Amino acid sequence: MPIDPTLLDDLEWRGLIAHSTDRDALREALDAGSVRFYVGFDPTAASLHMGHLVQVLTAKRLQQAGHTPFALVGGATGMIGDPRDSGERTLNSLDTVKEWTDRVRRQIEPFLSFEGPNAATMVNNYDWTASLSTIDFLRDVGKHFPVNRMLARDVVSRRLESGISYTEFSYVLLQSMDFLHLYRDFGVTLQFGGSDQWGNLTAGAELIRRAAGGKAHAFATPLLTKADGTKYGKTEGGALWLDADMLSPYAFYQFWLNVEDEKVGELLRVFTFLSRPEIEELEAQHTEKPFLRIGQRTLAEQVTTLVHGAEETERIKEASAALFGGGDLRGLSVQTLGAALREAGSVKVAAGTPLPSVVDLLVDTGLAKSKGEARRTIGEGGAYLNNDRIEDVDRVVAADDLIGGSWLVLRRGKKNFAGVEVG
RNA sequence: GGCAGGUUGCCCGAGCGGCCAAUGGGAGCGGACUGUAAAUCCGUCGGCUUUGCCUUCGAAGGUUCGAAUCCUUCACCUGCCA
Repeated sequence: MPIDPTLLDDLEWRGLIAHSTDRDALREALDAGSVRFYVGFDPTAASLHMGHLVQVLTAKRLQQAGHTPFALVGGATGMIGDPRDSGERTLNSLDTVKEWTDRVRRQIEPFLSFEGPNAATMVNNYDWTASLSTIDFLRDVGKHFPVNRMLARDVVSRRLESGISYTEFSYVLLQSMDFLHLYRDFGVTLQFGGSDQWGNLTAGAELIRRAAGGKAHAFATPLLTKADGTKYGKTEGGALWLDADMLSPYAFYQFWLNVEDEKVGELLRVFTFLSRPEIEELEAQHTEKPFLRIGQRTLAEQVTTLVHGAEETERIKEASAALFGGGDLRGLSVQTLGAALREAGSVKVAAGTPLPSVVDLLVDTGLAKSKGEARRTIGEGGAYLNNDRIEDVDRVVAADDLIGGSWLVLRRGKKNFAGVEVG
């Protein structure tokens, strides 16, 4: 597989390199041939989210440019926990970590190619860490880590006030050991990760230098933030999960569709494989006519296709068009409407009398968290049945509210839809 | 080890015996305006069988007709002195 010499320029143009070790050395290495690189994912939840997606896609970019991926799942590091500002983590059980590790592995696999001369390899750091003896660990790895420098690391120094366990304090040693292990056994010489990983990345490169006298490279992707500087990747429900069971593909699509104007270009560069001319053209159109939201539409379509596939994305686009079309819902076919509502999220309710109240349905569909909230929403004029605002808090569904004899369209606010299938 | 102070709803932070589900700000949610954007303005913001009831103010006890507010013990945190 030929090496693409424009890779590093492309990554830089996309804004994917927030920090890096010696840039000239990195370029030289990338130009010289297929570089074996690794990126790690700790199983901190049952699914990866938006932040991880940056890394997964970056790995894919590197592979497409001819380099050789080693995707690491942190079966061992997930048992320990990377220190974070919000405080000490709760340890997860071995069973939980194992299950999450498997799920994370399965989420990563579709993005990489496991065939050809630069086929990807999946590794699990549990394999070389679990059986390591404490004595060996302290002698072979620990000896290379001056505590005074560990204490000076940003995350650690911030945590000294609030407290940090020896367990989390030691995390960097494990991750560094991973890099060293992959360097020794597979000739891996490049690691990248999120910018919050920068300290861990450089620690690994340094361990390779100290323990093996080798030369390794690292770079970090930037932390993505919203236009107001706050953290990204949050929806009403929580993180922007990639798992369809934890966040519906419809909600995933809607997230990207609703991205702020000033972020569209940045996100197109980071999260799509569109070429530079394509993205620049989109940005030009977006700047000229932002209200058409061409950037957001393209972004949502591209990213949802990458994560959930083209077929699902088509269905979501049709559903979104139906629900946001502004036309009369009764003008849609029952099939179209039903399909749209199933994408948006729907519940089934047994037919019969009496039909449920709107308050109950708002709770059942998850549009409201409690009956109090449901009542409040109606009182605020934010609840709609079949696109008609509900005025009466005690409103109960009537038989002729049913569209096509079986569907109700419930809406909270401007864009939270849910379907109710009666039957 | 000694002295002083703190722990309040998602977050920050008032309250210091009844009028407290608890001031104010932020986040969130809804409305208006829009482009399913941003900004702005307005409203809302524990739960329920909702003119009332239930559960909340670090934990457990106690005083009192009545406690977030007083007392005791415990846990954790912060300053000052060793």
